[in-house]
Amino acid sequence: MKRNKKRPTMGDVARLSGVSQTTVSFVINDVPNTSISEKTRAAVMKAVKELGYTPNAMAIGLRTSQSRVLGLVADEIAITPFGGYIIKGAQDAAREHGWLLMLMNSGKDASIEDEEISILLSRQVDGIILATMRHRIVEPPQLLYQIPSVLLDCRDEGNTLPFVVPDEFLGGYQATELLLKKGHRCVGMINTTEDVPSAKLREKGFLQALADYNVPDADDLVAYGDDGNAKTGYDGTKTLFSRYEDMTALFCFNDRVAMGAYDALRLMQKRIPEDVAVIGFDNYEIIAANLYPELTTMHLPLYEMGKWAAETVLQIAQSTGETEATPQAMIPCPLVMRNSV
Amino acid sequence: MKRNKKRPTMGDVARLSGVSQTTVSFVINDVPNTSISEKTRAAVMKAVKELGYTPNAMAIGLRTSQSRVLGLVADEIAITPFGGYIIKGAQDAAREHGWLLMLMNSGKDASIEDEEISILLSRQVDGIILATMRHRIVEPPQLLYQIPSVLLDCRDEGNTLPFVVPDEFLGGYQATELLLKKGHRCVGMINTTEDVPSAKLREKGFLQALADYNVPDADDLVAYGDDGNAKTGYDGTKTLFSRYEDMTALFCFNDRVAMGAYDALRLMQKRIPEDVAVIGFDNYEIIAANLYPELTTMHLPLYEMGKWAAETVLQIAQSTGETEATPQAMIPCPLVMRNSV
DNA sequence: TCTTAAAGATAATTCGATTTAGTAAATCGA
DNA sequence: TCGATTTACTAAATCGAATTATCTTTAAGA
Repeated sequence: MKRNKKRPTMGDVARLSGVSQTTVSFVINDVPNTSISEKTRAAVMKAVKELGYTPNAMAIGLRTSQSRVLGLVADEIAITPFGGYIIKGAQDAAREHGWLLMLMNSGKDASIEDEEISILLSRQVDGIILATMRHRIVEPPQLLYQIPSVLLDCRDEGNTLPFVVPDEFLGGYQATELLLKKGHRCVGMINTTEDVPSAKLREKGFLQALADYNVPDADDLVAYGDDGNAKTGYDGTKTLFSRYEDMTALFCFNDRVAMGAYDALRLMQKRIPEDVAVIGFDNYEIIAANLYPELTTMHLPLYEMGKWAAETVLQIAQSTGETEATPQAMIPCPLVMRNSV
Repeated sequence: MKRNKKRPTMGDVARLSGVSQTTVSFVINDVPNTSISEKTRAAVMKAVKELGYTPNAMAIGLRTSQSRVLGLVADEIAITPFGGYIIKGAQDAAREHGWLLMLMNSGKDASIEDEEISILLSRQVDGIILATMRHRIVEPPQLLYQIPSVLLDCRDEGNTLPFVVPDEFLGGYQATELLLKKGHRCVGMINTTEDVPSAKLREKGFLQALADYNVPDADDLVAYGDDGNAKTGYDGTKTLFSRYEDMTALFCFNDRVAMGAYDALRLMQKRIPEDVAVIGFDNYEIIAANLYPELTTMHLPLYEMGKWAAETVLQIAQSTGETEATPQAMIPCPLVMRNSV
């Protein structure tokens, strides 16, 4: 392990190029309203290159009191399959503007969350994104109000903080609409009974679509399980077909549920999509692309939400103005066509 | 958006408690070899609480030239399902020691990687973890040698840098051994032809186990596809059964391959596990736990690797000693028993 | 030729901590 | 009682940059 010998400072550059430290700073930062001759400028740049000088972010941060770091506080997001897309989205946006991302995983313990936010605060992060996995209503820690912040995949009761969530209703609507447009008239939905906005809203979208297309509204077109796993899909499919044996299309709460539906349909000797069309939600590639036939589904725009969140915090952080409206966004869930419809 | 009014500094605390700034520092950091009376100590703490003082990490960083931040540079890790576990592991370890994690996603562009590392360097990170998804041999950027660093899920040709990888060979061996111990004698493997250590080593483990258990070594017990997806599993299963129609157990390169194998077996009217046992690799819960029957598989210890990596960088960073041996680890892949064997 | 402005560069201060080198008062040993 | 310790605390330097206030020099204008 080579120990790192002290990195060169601005002073070193100044010495080598025979100018003052101030001048070096002016050159490096292209400070407006200063005039530096081409010759000095070149000399400084040469010295910079020669020494391999890079600025010390700590010193800059101390002086300017901004860190160019964004904090991302997440409940279990990171370990959720594809939750990483949120991180990636936020990070890409941050990077584009010259910012970095600092990560914190709180689990779901509120006191840890508070602690983590205050750690980030003491690190002088310029903004915070609070992300949850599974769309829900949260009571945001007070600390968040001290600093530009955005909620991701969740919102607070009064919408006092900017937030970004997927448009679950529209997604549910469009998924159903696709089935209806393909001519299906007896379409069922398999949902979870968990109390989460995604379940409620996707179902609402489903029902609305049925209504708009004049499908005789039968409440028992929805079957429920108590979570969003394969078993729910398996059981739900059986339930629905016991109610309507001529059902020809299924809208599944998510891709895992669809996975269970596949199993049940196969057992019932129904072919997908010839006998029964199936559409999922979330676009968990690892499932959707590996099922046979590949699953048509609605894409959960995690990357896009991450990106929006980061961009928005940065915007707030950089705006000098005080009281702009709190931005909020619902990102649509685009259809991903594969072979199950 | 409330703008954050300046946060209190150590000086403010000193003023309020009527002592010098030095004393405040001593109290807060519990500096050894200093004597502070209980009274002053209490007064300082009171002022700290009253003002809600938290130290400015930038200032500390500048003064001590350590940031208490670890950098994690990953290729596509974050957006890989469960890649998040690596992040979580590293972060948990870092947190335990009072460190934070800074994230960078390079994609696989080497020049970006270099750039990101130097960004991290200029941020004075105390160590860097370079992580790849999919175990492979890398040529680590020179910059890494300037600072404590660890490779994760990859290694360099000469093993000059510390690294941590899963023990693929052992995993392959143990998976196969399980099948053999259950009495299976005609067991096949479905592998990918991609040139990655995981494929090579898992197969090696498979063959070694067969040899150790005196199963007549038939090279054509392995079927290949050109990637690690379901289709490979589907085709591979058909191939293997066309060679040996009495095959009773399958070791799949990974869980996605197993997913395809399930489909093929179902089509061939074989029951799992009664007629054919199936074991996967990776333990992608979202697949493994949602297949029917649930898939028995080898767990890819991502979390553990992340943790080991972070702990090791920190250890290196904190050791004053120069030339310790470069640590390296192969983490075993524990068996996760479900219902497919 | 003298004044003035612009160009080119710099000295000194600052950000908020840590840390070294002290000082003053209290305590101790003989 | 006097010098030596110990206790309790502080002043000032420092880390590496940004930034403000100044200072020269040179060129232009009258």
